[in-house]
Amino acid sequence: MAPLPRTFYERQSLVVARDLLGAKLVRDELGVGRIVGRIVETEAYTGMDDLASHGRHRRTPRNLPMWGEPGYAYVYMSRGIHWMFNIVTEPEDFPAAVLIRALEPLEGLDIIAARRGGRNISEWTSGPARLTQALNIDRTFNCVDLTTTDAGLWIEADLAIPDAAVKTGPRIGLGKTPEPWYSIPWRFWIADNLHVSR
DNA sequence: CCGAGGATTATCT
DNA sequence: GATAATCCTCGGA
Repeated sequence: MAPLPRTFYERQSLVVARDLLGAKLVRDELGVGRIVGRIVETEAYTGMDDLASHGRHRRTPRNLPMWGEPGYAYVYMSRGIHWMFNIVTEPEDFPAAVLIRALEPLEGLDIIAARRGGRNISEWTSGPARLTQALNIDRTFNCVDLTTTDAGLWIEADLAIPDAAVKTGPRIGLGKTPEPWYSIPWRFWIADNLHVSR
């Protein structure tokens, strides 16, 4: 299966976030193996008006990938300890991205188990920082092209999730973000999936 | 079961 | 200098 093409990501963040549900995130790690997870939870961040998004600022060294071409990775550190994995969306010069919040482990379960040691399987990849630990994604993936397999990280279409199985709600962890951005339902997840974050 | 607080550093005002 | 698109542990019930 080929990686999803750039045209997939060059649409509104809200549409991309919803359509990524059910797709596979594939990590081909040299010397380690192949780790695959189904995307079960996402969040959309879009435009300078979105006061919860890093794109609310002008171009800065950190958010620069969000202003670039769609289909590239935007990886940044949160709280000094956690890596967050996003995919840049919408046309160039418009700051937007989709945060991948949770995966359902499909392949490489032994590798994930070793990295997420001792916990219940539902805690392996059910959170944005948990899945970057499981897949060993860090800042070296910032700005890599996800529409090729070159970087060892890409996304493939797989399950189509019907509207009836898609749930929406406010985004998580926004702190003091003002309304309406604090409560706007730009978080998407697959209903009743065990691997969605709390 | 639930809520509080600490870890730890890049980033922006 | 304050804050952050989080996770984990611990204490109390």
